[in-house]
Amino acid sequence: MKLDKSNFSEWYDTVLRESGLYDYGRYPVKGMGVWMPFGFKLRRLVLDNIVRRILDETGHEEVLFPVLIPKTLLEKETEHIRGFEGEVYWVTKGGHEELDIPLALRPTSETAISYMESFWISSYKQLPMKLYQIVPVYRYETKATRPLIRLREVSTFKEAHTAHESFEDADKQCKEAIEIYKRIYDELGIPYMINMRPSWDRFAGALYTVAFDTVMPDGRVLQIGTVHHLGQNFTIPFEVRFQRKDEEVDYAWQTSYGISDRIIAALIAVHGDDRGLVLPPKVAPIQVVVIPIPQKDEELDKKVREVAKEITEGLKEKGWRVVLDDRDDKTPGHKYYEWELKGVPFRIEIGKRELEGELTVARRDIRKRTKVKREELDQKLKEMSEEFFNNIKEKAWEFMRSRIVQTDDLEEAKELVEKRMVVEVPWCGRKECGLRMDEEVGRVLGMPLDKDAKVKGKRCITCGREAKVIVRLAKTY
RNA sequence: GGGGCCGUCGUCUAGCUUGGUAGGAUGCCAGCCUGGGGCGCUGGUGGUCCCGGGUUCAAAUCCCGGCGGCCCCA
Repeated sequence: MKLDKSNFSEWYDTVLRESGLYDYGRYPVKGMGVWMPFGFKLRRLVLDNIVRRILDETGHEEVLFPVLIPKTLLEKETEHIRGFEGEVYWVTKGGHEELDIPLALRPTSETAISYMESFWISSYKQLPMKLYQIVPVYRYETKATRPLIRLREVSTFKEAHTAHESFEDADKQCKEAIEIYKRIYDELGIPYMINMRPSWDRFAGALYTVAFDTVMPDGRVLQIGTVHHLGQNFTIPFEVRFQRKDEEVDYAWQTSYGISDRIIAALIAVHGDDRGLVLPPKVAPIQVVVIPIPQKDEELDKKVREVAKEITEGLKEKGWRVVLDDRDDKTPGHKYYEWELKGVPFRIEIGKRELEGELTVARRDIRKRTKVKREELDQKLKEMSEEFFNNIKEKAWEFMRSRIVQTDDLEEAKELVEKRMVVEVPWCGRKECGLRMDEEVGRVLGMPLDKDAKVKGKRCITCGREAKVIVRLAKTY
């Protein structure tokens, strides 16, 4: 099997399946795939070790809402339903009977949650209320679907929903959400831009939307997280009212923020190489593989296997996720390729040489071997895990930075977007010009929040008026 | 939303133009042989030729419809 990451589309599809992560394109429903055992483990480690841990640490509580939402609820907030109506799956029958009220497979849960919050919230003392759930959501995508990137069944949707006493509190919550997402993506070594989406590209029903975007190996931008200030847009129609300390009754202020399967898509895409996956040790389902090198001499061979087993058990006791590959119908070289495809960070080779001297540990990211004393193995692996992670993280950030460029010229901007670069250009801030850029140059990602976006003395690239801010443009998924 | 390409054992693919026995590689299984980067040999396994309909004595091949995948443009 040959892998070539420069042909990203093919690389991505092949790696997903061949590494045993996700089987896509064979299940007979468009836009729906199957998490295989190895992929499920990775997904669970990312969710449990990173996403859930950080949300729990920051005072969020996990809940679980039904997948079905009655039409009447979904339609309560008019702007919201307008944004989604074209892509909702409807359950209209139960057995042979037509349902009185059609039930939607949730495309997102703002309406369901607001409905219940109207019962739960009555006093400022209950606020803020910070809930989240990790559930599948359904969207009848009309564009081409792609595994983990554009699905009709988004199998993993982490959606947080918070309610607050005031606009300012909700605003502060959005800032917290941004910090949380920084932590999550930093822990995975996934680089990101933070962009304030333009008014015409907000979440349906939001006052503003902030997005996390990353750059995929082919230069296209992938949105990997969003944060919305919902104002009172849902609490008014759903009558989520509470009494303030000053005894006035007000509608609560909400935010919502989500991360989907794309977190895994990005993880795979930004770190992988021509041999397959490269997984950060923290989330790798298998962190270490031990491979005994068979020996002609029977006595020696037995000894090698014994030591391999001891090393494996020793690491297990120390808490490492480790596998002993003692299959004897495969040659060591064959095994190397297999485990490299699966992104196992460390490989310990144990043969004749290791019986006398030090152990051989191979690192997946740089594909180099080092010698490690047996008694120092646990400690060294810890150190190497850190170096490993820092290395792949830095490489990923370097790549993303190299794809972001600036220009003040419309034609040049077009060319750069055509070359799959993210282009930063001065903008007057008027919607008219923004839409024109959207149409003629590239998708408007919005105003950068990860750097100073104010500009002075520059002209808008479309109309020539004085520019107010920088906006980012790119090809997107 | 518009345009294009494609669908054949698990995977990659030949065959389709000109209708007539579905062939290879890889994988998988068994045995032998090997073993520090995909070893080799022998044998075996595996195909509703995406689905439905039509034309025909005969369809993987031609025609129509559908489903699914990929690419480009908006």
